[in-house]
Amino acid sequence: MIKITLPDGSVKEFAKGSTPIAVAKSISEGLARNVISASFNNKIVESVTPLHTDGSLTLFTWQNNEGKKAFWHSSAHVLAQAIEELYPKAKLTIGPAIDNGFYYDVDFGADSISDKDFKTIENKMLEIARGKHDFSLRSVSKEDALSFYKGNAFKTELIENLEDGTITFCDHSTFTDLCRGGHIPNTGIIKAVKVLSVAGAYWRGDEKKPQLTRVYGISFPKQKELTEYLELLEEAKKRDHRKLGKALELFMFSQKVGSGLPLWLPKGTALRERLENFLKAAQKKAGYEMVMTPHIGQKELYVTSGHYAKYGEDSFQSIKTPKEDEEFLLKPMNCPHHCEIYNNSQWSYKDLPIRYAEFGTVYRYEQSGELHGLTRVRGFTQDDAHLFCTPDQLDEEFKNVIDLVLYVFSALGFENFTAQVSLRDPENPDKYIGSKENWGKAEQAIINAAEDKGLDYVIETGEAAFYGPKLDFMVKDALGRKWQLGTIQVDYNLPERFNLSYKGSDNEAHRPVMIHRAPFGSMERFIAILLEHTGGNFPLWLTPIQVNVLSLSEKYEKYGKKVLNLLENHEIRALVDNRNETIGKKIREAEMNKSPFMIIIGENEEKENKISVRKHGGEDLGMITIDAFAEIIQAEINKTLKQF
RNA sequence: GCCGAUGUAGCUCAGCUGGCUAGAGCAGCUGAUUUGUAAUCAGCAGGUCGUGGGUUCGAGUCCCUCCAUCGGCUCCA
Repeated sequence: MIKITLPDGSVKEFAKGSTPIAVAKSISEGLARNVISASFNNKIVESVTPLHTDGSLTLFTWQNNEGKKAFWHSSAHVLAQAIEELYPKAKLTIGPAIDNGFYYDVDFGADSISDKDFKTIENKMLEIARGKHDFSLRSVSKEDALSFYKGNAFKTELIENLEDGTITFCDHSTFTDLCRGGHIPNTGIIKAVKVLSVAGAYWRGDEKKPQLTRVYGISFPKQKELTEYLELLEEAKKRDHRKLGKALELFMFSQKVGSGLPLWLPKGTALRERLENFLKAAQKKAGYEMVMTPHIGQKELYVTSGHYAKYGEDSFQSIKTPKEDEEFLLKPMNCPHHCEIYNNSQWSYKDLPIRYAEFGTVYRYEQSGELHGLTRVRGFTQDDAHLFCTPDQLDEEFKNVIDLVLYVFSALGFENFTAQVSLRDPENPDKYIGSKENWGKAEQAIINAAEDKGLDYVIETGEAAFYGPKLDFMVKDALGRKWQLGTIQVDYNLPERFNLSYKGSDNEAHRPVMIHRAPFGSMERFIAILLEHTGGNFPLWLTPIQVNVLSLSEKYEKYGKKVLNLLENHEIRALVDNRNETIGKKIREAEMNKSPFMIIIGENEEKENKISVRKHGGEDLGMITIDAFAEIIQAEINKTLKQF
């Protein structure tokens, strides 16, 4: 018998081999139905063994993450069995649970699979699941493990890297997989499965290693949950910025202009300018000065900065001139240009910090497969700035930049961002330039600032830029993909390469430290993510058209013009819809265009010199005066837009 | 760049296993209607079926090339 501390605190004895569900049943019949897995002392297990004597039990239900992981990890095993049975020549590699579902990387050899095969795989998986096969973990020796996987170079490589004595296999039905464990009790709990997509994926994430076929899937304990999940995906797709951008006439792409080169339409341009002006105002208060630099620079400039050697000629767009040995590159980043501006004057420590800001458009030749709507393009505008300061000023400057980024995010309603401290990868020192000492200083400065500002941050090693560590502000898109928006980077390297200096109080020349920063990241990506977060319902201060004035019939054209004039006097952006259409149709169109406010004018309004106001979504504010309406608008704007 | 999928009217889509003049809704144009909170009615016009080649008596449909887009991988200054 084994003593177990139950989640309610009571201690009970159970027979060896009892399943978590049996244990749960002893607490409550109702609870047991929700249990899909359990852990003892934080280790997920399939059944109670003597190891768990006096252990405390945590029950995993579908509602918590550990439960989902166990469920999807187990589903990956079922997927692997289905693939093995349907494609006997396929070699299995790895198959973990992910945030939404699971995948298995398979080497199909000469075979290939496509979405036409999904149904067959799903049916096979369900057939296996219905067998209610128990998952059970067993230890195997390294020798036995290697002989089991003879002919499978991938599994062999994995096993070679494991210590003898720590290797476990997981069995269910006739299927066995190399596995660390963490499963649901049996396959029968899996009631609904969907194979979502296939993709190429390199073995161990290395482009030079063989490419495998990654099969993505998701599964649920109930069919209804699968249906709901798929509906949720459909809903998310409606918020896709590419779709909304087209519908709201913000931007477009043209095959003739070229891929990855967005064209901004009038409404999108107006929105973008408003964003730029918003940031310019805040930056002015924070002591920034605007500069402008050309769209090209001599190749030598980027050789000096180190970017050319780092990224290679394929990443740049070159411009040849009639002069034989002259070559320009389309500007891939603004920093070298700003360094040259800094070098134009001589500086005293009393002048620093110097802060140069520019909405600088840059061009990078991204690989074709990496292009993605507005979030990954070949020509984009950074809300860039470079701060040159003394080493003593670094901490404070860095913190000030954090304040600016947080201000920008709050004015635009981004609450669900993650701060990510990106440090160098200690195992690959060759990837970075600059001295070890400076890297250490820079990394510490970033962590200090993040701590000081009370940011909830995560540390990612190996994610730093090649010239310095950074603090990135990551936001997810509609489908849960993470994108970097704001970024703040410390750089000791460029000041060195461009020989930047200032005169210190000791009358000696000193090297300034440089901060690169972009609160939006890029205008393109920021607007894309903002579109997906708001579903096109932008904050009122930002939205292109704040009010649509809808006339009941063409008879009210004159009054419509008068209303429009008064609104414009209040600096409200409005337009009049005076077409010969029904009011129902005009409202419908304004709703679909995400108009925040609709004003309806007809006989009654004209007589009383008032307007009827309808909010986006249907709320009726009744008949009011234009002055009263202007106050409502202003109050709404003040809710999100604060002064920096 | 790699793996898989897709490309038909301005937009969203139909067109089954190759077979008469390629369809629909919305948008557009013309006319009627002059409207009270999410689509008024009627008529008209609009397409070298992404590009180039091939197979076939015949290709939107089958095969190949290229281009673009989508989902991933790699990359992301």
